[in-house]
Amino acid sequence: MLGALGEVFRAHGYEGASLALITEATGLGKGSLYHAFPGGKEQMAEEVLASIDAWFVREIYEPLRAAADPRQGIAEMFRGVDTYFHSGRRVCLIGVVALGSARDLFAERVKTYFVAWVDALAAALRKFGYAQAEARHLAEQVVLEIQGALVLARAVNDPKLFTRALERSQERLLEKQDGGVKQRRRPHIANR
Amino acid sequence: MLGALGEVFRAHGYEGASLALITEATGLGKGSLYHAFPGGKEQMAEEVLASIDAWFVREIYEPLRAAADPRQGIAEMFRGVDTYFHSGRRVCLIGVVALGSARDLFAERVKTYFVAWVDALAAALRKFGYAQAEARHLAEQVVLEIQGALVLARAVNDPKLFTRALERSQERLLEKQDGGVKQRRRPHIANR
DNA sequence: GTCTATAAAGCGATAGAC
DNA sequence: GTCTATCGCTTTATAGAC
Repeated sequence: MLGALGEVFRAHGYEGASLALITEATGLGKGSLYHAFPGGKEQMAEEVLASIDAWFVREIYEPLRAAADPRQGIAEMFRGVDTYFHSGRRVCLIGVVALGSARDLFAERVKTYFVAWVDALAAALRKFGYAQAEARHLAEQVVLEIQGALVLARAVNDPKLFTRALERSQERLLEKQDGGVKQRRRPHIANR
Repeated sequence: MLGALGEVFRAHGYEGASLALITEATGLGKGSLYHAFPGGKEQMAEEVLASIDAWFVREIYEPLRAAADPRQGIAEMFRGVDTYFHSGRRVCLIGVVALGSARDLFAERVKTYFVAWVDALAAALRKFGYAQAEARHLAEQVVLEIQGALVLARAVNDPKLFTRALERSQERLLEKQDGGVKQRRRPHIANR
């Protein structure tokens, strides 16, 4: 249900997703929709964004933090991201909203989605051996690359560009075996 | 004129930019607008996109190709980009369109904008000393980073994130002095 | 809960006076 | 070239039958 709604917003943006398109995609009449979402379209989008946010927290951010081996946790993040975005054929609704004019309506949700992502990844990178400041910059960099790859892949209509970007991003992150020596903050005791 | 139009599309997206908003921003009534753009809103957006494309070709891509010193040309590209995007406070209209539902209408323009950018940057990087394949990948990577940085900076409402990303991107590109030795294809004879 | 009918407003676009 | 008035149509949202 929220899934079908999300696909409509993804395909047409917040303003472009008319109730006519929504009824068509969900198979529900306006009456049913307004029964489920008294707040109308804005509430629909809000709940869709919330469910996406929750999905990422549950499936990506928390495993990333909980992973005993940060290297493996990060690898799983990239796998999860590749799956979620259908290897570059699916766009990021949060990113779409962030760029659109509906951004102000959902500013808080959009912000926390990205902040939580950067935080979780930075935590994993610290565990991997990077110093705090570098971990933050790298995490920011990776999230930004994913968003940019989605934009560019869609713009030139080449999903493989996304997959390639993910691979390069992951390689660059993990190329230091078990953390860079000079950036290392403290010995990491997991996986032993 | 096209500039004012562009800002409306940037702020509200293609579908969100109503003729009411456009008349307000341009100070022209609908009559005047349809006199100038018989094709209506679609033509307005098309001409705006074309003018942006032309601006980048003239101010960014061509100087990048023409620069005798590729290092300097690339540095000027980053400066131009930072200026154009108001140091992260201004969004990329082509990227906005690429993600939105109007993408199909302007698919050709959107694609050539990015392809031309990657091509021009890859040419400069080859001149700088990178091998062809690596130059292409790096160019793609840089353009993608710029788009991603715009998305993320806007999402978390922190323009400095954009500036930081540009700096890191440029540093990584130019860290090999006068081109990486092993990637070098042939001696470069410019600047002598 | 789901539907149809309908309201009120906004949309892109056109016509025609000036 | 710029304006106002207006046309159809679509929009979000509501009302009320079932």
